[in-house]
Amino acid sequence: MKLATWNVNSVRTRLPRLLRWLDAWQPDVLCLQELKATNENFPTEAVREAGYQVALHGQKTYNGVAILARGKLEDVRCGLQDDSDDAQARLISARVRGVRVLSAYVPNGGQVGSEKWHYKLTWLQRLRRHLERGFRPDEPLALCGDFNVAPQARDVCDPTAWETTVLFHPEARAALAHVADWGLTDAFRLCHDEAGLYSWWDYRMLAFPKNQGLRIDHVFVTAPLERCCDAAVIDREERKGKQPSDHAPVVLTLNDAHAVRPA
DNA sequence: ATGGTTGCTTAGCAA
Repeated sequence: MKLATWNVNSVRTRLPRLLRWLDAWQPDVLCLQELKATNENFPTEAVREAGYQVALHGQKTYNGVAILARGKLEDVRCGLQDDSDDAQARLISARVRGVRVLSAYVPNGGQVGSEKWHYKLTWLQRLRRHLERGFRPDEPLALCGDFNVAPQARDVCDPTAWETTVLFHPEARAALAHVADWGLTDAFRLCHDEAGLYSWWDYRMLAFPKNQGLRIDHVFVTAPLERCCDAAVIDREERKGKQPSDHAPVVLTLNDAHAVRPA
């Protein structure tokens, strides 16, 4: 099974690229973030014609997440499903081919110390609670998305400069690590050790041609899936050309060993 | 300490 995640930064602007990318990569599942579209505005017909079912949690102007799949999306759940009255559409999950898939758009956090920063840290804490209440670390589960946090120094072009910002601040890294401590592994790091592999580059300052990026888009997997990770790649070609998203897709290839039950 | 760019919505916000 080929499982991918991509912050498209407006699904309507990116639709031609999205359709080309689906055709070229043929993923079984694609998690999308930053739709910047309501469910009504989402190009559902075009995506269906490309052969994908859609689970949607849209919002006007900002945020919005989705899961596209070749095959049935079951038990769809929207939001963090806790007590807080949160209008921001940042999480959706569904079961696909026996795998629980979550598409998450973690808050950026604005400036360290700001109200948005505290919302980001709280949101990650709430995500951990959501995992604890809704799922089990021994089930096949993939938590995918734009986490707006680079886990380690090797995931950042200039760690010293970035550690004072929301994307690589020690507190943000600790909050993400606490989510992973529930029972998740960074699937990309099962396949690659080297530094300098990024998934996001600022639109400004020629960040992409200079490869001044960060690896903030991730696929986290539970133990049953960790055993069957065959490959992980960042499609940095997708960041090139006219009207790219500022994020590149991340693609994980899984064999179906998790589906094999002992006799 | 700003600025640089993109997208949504229409001058300002969010990233």
